[in-house]
Amino acid sequence: MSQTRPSSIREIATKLGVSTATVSNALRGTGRVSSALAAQIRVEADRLGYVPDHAARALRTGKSNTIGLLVPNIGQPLFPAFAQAVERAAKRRGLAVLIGDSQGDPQQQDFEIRTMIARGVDALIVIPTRGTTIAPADVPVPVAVIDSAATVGNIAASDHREGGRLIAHHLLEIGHDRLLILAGPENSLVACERVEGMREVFRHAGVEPALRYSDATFEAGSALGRELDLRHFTACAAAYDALAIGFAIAVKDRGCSIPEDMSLTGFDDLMWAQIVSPPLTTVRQDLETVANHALAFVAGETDTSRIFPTELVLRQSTARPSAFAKGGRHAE
Amino acid sequence: MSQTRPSSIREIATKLGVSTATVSNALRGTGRVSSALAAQIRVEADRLGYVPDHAARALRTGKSNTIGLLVPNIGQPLFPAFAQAVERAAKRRGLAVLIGDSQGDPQQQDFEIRTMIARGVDALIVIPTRGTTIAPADVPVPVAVIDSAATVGNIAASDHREGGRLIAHHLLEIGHDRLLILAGPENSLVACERVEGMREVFRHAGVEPALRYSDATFEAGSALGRELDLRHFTACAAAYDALAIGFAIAVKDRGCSIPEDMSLTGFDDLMWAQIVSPPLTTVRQDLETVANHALAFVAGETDTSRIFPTELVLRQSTARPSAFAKGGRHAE
DNA sequence: CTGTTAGCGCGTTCAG
DNA sequence: CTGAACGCGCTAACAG
Repeated sequence: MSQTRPSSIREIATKLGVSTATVSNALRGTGRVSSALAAQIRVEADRLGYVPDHAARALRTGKSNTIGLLVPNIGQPLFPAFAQAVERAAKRRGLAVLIGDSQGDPQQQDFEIRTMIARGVDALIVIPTRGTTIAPADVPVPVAVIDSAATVGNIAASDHREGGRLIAHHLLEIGHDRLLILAGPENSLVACERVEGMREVFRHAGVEPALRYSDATFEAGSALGRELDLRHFTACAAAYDALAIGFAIAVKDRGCSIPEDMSLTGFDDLMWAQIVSPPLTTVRQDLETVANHALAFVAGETDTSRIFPTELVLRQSTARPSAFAKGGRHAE
Repeated sequence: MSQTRPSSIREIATKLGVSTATVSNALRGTGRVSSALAAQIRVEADRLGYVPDHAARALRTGKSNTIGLLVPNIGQPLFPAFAQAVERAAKRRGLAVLIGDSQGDPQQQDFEIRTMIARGVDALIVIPTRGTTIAPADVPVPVAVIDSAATVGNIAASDHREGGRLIAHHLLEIGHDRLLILAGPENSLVACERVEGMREVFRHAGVEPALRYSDATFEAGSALGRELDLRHFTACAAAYDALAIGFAIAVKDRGCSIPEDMSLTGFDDLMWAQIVSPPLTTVRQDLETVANHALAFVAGETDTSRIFPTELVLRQSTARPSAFAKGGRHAE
């Protein structure tokens, strides 16, 4: 389909009657090459459309300028956003990103890690799946784990616990005291942090919320919204937007309207959160900053683990409990 | 961070007192190696945790077993789904996927293509951005363009036009005759195909729908939903789910309820389509099949361009027009 | 200072 | 089954 095959450093060298070493040095600004000659070389390289062979360079230097990013499930809307943030941060450093999807399966995760290592990635950024732990010692390249402050080996994460506190404070502040927490998967440290943050604050206020565990999916939220007895609660705090959104749709079908009959909060500020009706009060992570720190770590620019602040996003899914709702007799 | 550095083919060779060529042959099943020796070699390789150096292999063979996937904007929910489909298809063939995001910018797209070539991808799959054209001749590797039947050089695509027809037939069938089409970007061939499919059918039925162009975003749909005079229409067909969803939220705020006052359709069957209220009647693409054909093409398994069928997904956003709505006097 | 020589890295491949 | 060249860019050691 094309003619543009070769064009190597040797071609430039012979064409200009110099050595390949000089060409290599000129093109990369290393060693000593007179600027006049260097300029000539660059011009010739351009003219020939020379592009260094990546494999050859990688072979010699042992660096592929590629990092692997492992996400638990690219189908869940938070992770494409993460991937984008990582790609932007990587591009700034001249790195390419190989994306792998563990599809929620720890074995698949191991497989992906091995594959990526075999492909010569210089570093890995891993968002672990289902509470697994990656021992960076098992892996011959730097690994940045992005999960939660509670995750062993975590390098960068949002402050999920603080996010939970923000939600809880907000709900208390507007007068809620009978609470349901959709806690997400029991084995997820991220979910656990979020929930613990909420509970801390509630407990401190003498409120003991009810807890329900489930998957972090829309469907699980929807199922809970259909099954639970809503009369006991004035507000529901979900550990994930998807959960909250599924819940919202389901309870709406039962005649429970948000926020009049019940306030509802999510977590993550997915694009959906502003789209659903009513728009969801939630917590936003600063993915860009988290991604950037993870990259700085694997690039060796820092060796500290960092937790980044989150932000409460107030929308229309939360309101003061109505006297009616407080009476515990809303539509059922 | 680790000890597991080397372990090369040579190490195995000396350890077993054979040549590297033999090891290479044994490990890949090529050439003639006695099966006894081959077994021994495999055992030793295992024991040493040998993994072939990807760069060295790529250098020698000229194949990196990596393909590049270029999407217009990974932030738009259809493209992660696409990326997933491509990754699955690639994995079946033992290929890794390098993802690039042109961010809606043709220049960025060119840059990404060059970068990927320089990285030695064996092939490219490109979903073009904003009506651009990629001349495969410019690129020294096979390129599969995924866009629409109307795109020059298109290799795999859904039958967007037929999808448009399905929508239009459905709307006619349930009795709509005053139609608004949210046509998406004027320069998108995909959008154009979808809209033309609809218009064909409407025209044939003597119906001339109104057309509005805009971005393919939620926000654009929302803006249109706020501005347009709804009284003229009994149904609205959007060329993208995002557009439809934005529109739905906006018109709901104006007291227009779907589908009672106005039917609404989308296109793509994003995950959102079933989440919004009411769930959206839309058209589903078979991404898996499209991705698979694109991979088969770049793998040289086929040299034909193919267009794949789409499927109408009926949900609750469409209904027969009410007499009231037909009278053109619904809430405004 | 400027430039060259030569060998390396590692799996593959082909004539022996 | 072996020996040795090969692909291509990098980089010490060396020479002008």
